[in-house]
Amino acid sequence: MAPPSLTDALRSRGLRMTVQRQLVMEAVEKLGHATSEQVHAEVTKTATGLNLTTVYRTLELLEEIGLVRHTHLMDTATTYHLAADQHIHLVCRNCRTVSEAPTALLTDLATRLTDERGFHMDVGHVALFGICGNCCGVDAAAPDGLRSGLKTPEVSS
Amino acid sequence: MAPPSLTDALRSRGLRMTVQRQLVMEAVEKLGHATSEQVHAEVTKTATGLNLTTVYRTLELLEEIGLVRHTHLMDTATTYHLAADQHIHLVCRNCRTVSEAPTALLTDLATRLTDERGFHMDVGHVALFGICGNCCGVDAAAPDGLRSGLKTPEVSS
DNA sequence: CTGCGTGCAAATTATTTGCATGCGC
DNA sequence: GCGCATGCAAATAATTTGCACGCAG
Repeated sequence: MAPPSLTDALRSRGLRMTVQRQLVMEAVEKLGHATSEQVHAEVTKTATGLNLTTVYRTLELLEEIGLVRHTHLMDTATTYHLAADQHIHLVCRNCRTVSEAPTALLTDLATRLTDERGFHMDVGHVALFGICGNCCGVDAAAPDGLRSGLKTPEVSS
Repeated sequence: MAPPSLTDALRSRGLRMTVQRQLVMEAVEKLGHATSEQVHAEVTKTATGLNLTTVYRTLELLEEIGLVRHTHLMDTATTYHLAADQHIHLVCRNCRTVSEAPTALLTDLATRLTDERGFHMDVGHVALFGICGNCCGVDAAAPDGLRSGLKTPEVSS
């Protein structure tokens, strides 16, 4: 383990390589996308004593040096994932499942936004909410806390 | 003032029409998009004594009955806007400005997600992050707290 | 009159910060 | 050895909850 890339990225910025940073990085790689607490829990499974504060600080640092990115998937909690693993997040409001889709889907949209509005969207930081295939047909009624839900805008055209 | 729609929506659900609910609704209409605290501040300008807790509860309720919606525009704060006023939010990471774009831009994307993945995206709940036209050419260097953000691979110094 | 809605304060959750110690380089 | 990184606890920020009273219906 300990891919040189991490040590490298740290060293090139005058930062130190530590066990904690490696563990956090590995947890993010393993989990795909996770909150600070989930990363902490994952690391704590094997190693003891890693402080939650350190996880917060490390994730922030890893984001600064461009190794991870974050989005707001759940209403309450910042979720981190590998920057190298770019994808759109599709969050189901019903079952809370997070699936991924290629950023290629956003190419047209990104182009139009740039052309029409001068806005350069960050395709690596996108979370789309909705209802996944599983929940859509199967069960329209929310099983739990879900109340409002969709408007289902008339797809007339 | 006091559009019957609000009273209506409340009454039809056995809920009561109150001054506070009207004030919160008006603030959301006026502000376009705002956090609970901003709504509270806005209302407090003219009326005194509206409790922040009530704002939270009212916004939640207004969302339940489908009059407002929320997105996570800033990293720390839920932002509410009129459900009737559907639009995409374009959030500039540099100047923090939030601009709006028609949801029509998402039509193709929504269709593809439905066709290819069975995911029914909620076009009324989209926030895209990036750099706005103003900041893009004008000023690449973040003025304040902004650190990582975009690619900007170089920065050798 | 009846109980929903509100205000207030305290509780939770998510995250940040200050300070002293320890470990990477 | 020097100073960044960590751990710990306390501080903030954002939001929620319990309870008693007042006002809408």
